[in-house]
This record gives sequence, structure tokens and C-alpha cells, in this order.
Amino acid sequence: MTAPIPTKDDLLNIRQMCDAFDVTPRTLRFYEAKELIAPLRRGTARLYTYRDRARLKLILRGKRFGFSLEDIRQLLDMYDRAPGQQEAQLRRTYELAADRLAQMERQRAELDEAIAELKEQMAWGGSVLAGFRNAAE
Amino acid sequence: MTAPIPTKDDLLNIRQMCDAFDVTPRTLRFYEAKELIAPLRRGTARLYTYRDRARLKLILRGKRFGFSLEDIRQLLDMYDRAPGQQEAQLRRTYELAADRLAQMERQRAELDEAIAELKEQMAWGGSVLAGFRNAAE
DNA sequence: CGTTACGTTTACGTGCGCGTCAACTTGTCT
DNA sequence: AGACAAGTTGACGCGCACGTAAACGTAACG
Repeated sequence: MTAPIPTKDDLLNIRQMCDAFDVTPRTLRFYEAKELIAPLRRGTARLYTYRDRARLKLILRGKRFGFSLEDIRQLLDMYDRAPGQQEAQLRRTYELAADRLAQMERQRAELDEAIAELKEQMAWGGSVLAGFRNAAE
Repeated sequence: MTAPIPTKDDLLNIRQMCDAFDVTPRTLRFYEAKELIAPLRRGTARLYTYRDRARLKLILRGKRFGFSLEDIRQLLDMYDRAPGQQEAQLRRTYELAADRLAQMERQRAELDEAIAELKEQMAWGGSVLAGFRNAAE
């Protein structure tokens, strides 16, 4: 098998983790230093649980969105601190999420605008290219 | 007047330029060092022409698109040499823009997804909060 | 004439997200 | 036991896009 799909309670070492997510060991250790993930230890060696894999997935997605690792750390804390929490703390979390959501929606609006502008520019360039094609005949 | 709108042949000093575009002097000098703009000099002092202003506008727009300054420099150079430009070079630019556009649209799709997920989480948290309120009566 | 404001160059500092050694320990195989 | 792979912890380096401080020039104002 070229793809030994890990089950929920499999524990992956750092190499398997890197292969699975296409990252380097340095990256995983860096994320750990930044408290984004916290793998188990067998002696000194790291063992990555299902939870770590789920978190890493979210980390990489967050990165594609353009969030900083610090942003992502806060989001992750929010995601899993939810169950069994005191009301006040949960409400704090909720408000943090609301802020984040607003931020994301602003970001989306800006992205939409940028996309529209770029399309406009490209239409202009496209017309110039069309001119070239006409002149070429 | 709080807004002394500059005409095409006005020359702006660095402060006016910064106020007009909401950047710092350091930024303008940095862009100049990177050969993105090339203001006139009166003695040693910089004087920004209409052309500089137009270029800065494009630079800042490019940044919003997520281009690096080096990318932007190349695009500006091509833009300058546009009159009498070879089709090939312009097409390069066009393709570069198309790639970037595709990236941005992927990013937008992912952002939408993330927003949806976050909203879902928040609905869940909201229901928990509602439960607290019921238990409190 | 001094001083205040604004500009200049040069150069080192910063935050982010890792890359890249070096030096060491820890299994694993033969 | 010896060798080798794979892991570990520092610690320094890097590219980008500037921030920041030092030391200096220049022009206008009172």
C-alpha cells in the first residue's frame, strides 16, 4: 500500500506526519513551540494523535486564508475550549468568534473588490491583445 | 482647505505624498530604493510628479492583490514599455494576472467555506449560551 | 543670528515563518 | 558491540516590507 490511511486512534511519528501533510519537521516543531499543537511524547519523540492531525489541517487551511499563526492559535483555542465551559468564558469566546467573523467578512469584501478590479484591468489588457491580433492579419 | 487637490503638473513633497496616500516616508524611500518610483530632485529633496502618483496608486493596488513588490516592479516596467510593446511581453503580464486571479478566487472560495464553518460553530455556541440562560431562571 | 521644521543618508532592528546547520540521544538491525 | 537511521534541542540565518534612531543639511521665520 502506498497510502496506509491512518485510523482515528493511530499515532503518527513526525515523518509520517510530514508526508501526510507535506510539511517539514521544522514546521511541526515550530507550530508546537508556538503552542498550536501539542503531540504526545514517547520518551522525547513526538507522537501525533488524531486531534493533532485535525488541528494541523485547520492550521494549514487558516494559512491559505492568510491568517497569521497567532490568529490561528486563538481560533483553535476557541474551537476546542468550547465544551464544558463556564458561561462567562464561553461568552468571551463567542465574542472573539464574532470579531473574527466580522474580520473575515471584511476580508472577503476586500478580496471581492480586488478581484473585480483585477478583472477590469485584465479586460483592458485583453482588448489591447485583441488589437494586436487584428493588426497582425 | 483641508483637501488641496493636486493637479496633473503639481509637484508634491514627501509629506504631501504621505498624507495623500497614507504611507510613511520610509515606505516611499523604500519603494524608490527598490526602483518602483523615481521622483525628481530639487537639490536632495524629492519631488513627486503626477507619474509618481499614478505609479504609487498602482503599487498600492498591486499590494492589495497580494503581489510582492518585486512582482509589481516587473509589472510596472512592462506597463511603461507598453507603447510599442511586443505582444509576447504583454501576454506574459496578462498570464501573470490570470494566475493571480485564479489564486484569489480559490482563496475566496476557501474563505467562504471558513466563514460558513465559523458561523456554524457560533450557532452551536449560541445554543449553549441559550441553555445557560434557561437554567438561570 | 539662532532655532525650529522638514528633509536627507546610513545603518541597524523587527516580526513572521520557517531553513539550516551542529551536536547529541535513542532505538533498530546485523 | 557497532553502525546507521531517525529523532531531539538549541541557535543562527534569511527574505520581505518596512520601523527606528543617529547624524547631518537646508530653508524659512522671528
